[in-house]
Amino acid sequence: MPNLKPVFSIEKAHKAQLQLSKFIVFEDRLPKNIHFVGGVDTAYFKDVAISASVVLEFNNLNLVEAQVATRKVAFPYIPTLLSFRELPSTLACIKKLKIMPDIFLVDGQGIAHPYRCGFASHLGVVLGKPTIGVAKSRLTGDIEPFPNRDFTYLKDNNEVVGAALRTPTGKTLYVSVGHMISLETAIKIVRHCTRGSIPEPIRLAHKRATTERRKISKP
DNA sequence: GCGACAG
DNA sequence: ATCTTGTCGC
Repeated sequence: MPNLKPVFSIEKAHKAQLQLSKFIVFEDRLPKNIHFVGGVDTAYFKDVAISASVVLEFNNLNLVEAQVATRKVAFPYIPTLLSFRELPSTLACIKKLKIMPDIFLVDGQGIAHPYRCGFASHLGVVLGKPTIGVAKSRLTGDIEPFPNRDFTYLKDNNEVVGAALRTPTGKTLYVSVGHMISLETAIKIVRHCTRGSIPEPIRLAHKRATTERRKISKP
């Protein structure tokens, strides 16, 4: 058998992200009244990615549906290339949903990425659905001390790429545009969905993925 | 070359 | 992300 050359290089992947970033919509393209909010998260067991997608009613944040999907990971974790690792299993569990939410909250960056195409944006463009990036730590950009608000802009070389939002608990969340939404609306939605240290959609997706993980690890 | 670096 | 028990705090 001839040697199969790697189907990618970090450089090519970055160029692909640069191309993908051109399709990102920074304006609100979601229903005036949001009915359902979605959340996705991924857990791991060895070389298997276990993703979970959940749907909550926007008004009361009650869980109405949850799905899971697993895939062998074909990509290592490389900062800036997270989407290539989590996209397969994430897309799979989203396709199982009977109720398609109006928007998805994704754990990871949106455009707050070196090539303006983090996991949340990549997922949004592929789905053609609104997404918001909600990360627990920063990838790129800097913030200045919090002013008299609960958030401060995240800037990458003077360009606003997102915001650092302080939750009621005191935790800092990095919010950025994923796709089909404005930063202003994204901040409002994340605020609305956050009761503890993390938005409910992501917290529940994380919980569901973790539950599924132990089923696989401890039969 | 050095440091930073989502999950 | 994951490896891990009890423990300090709101």
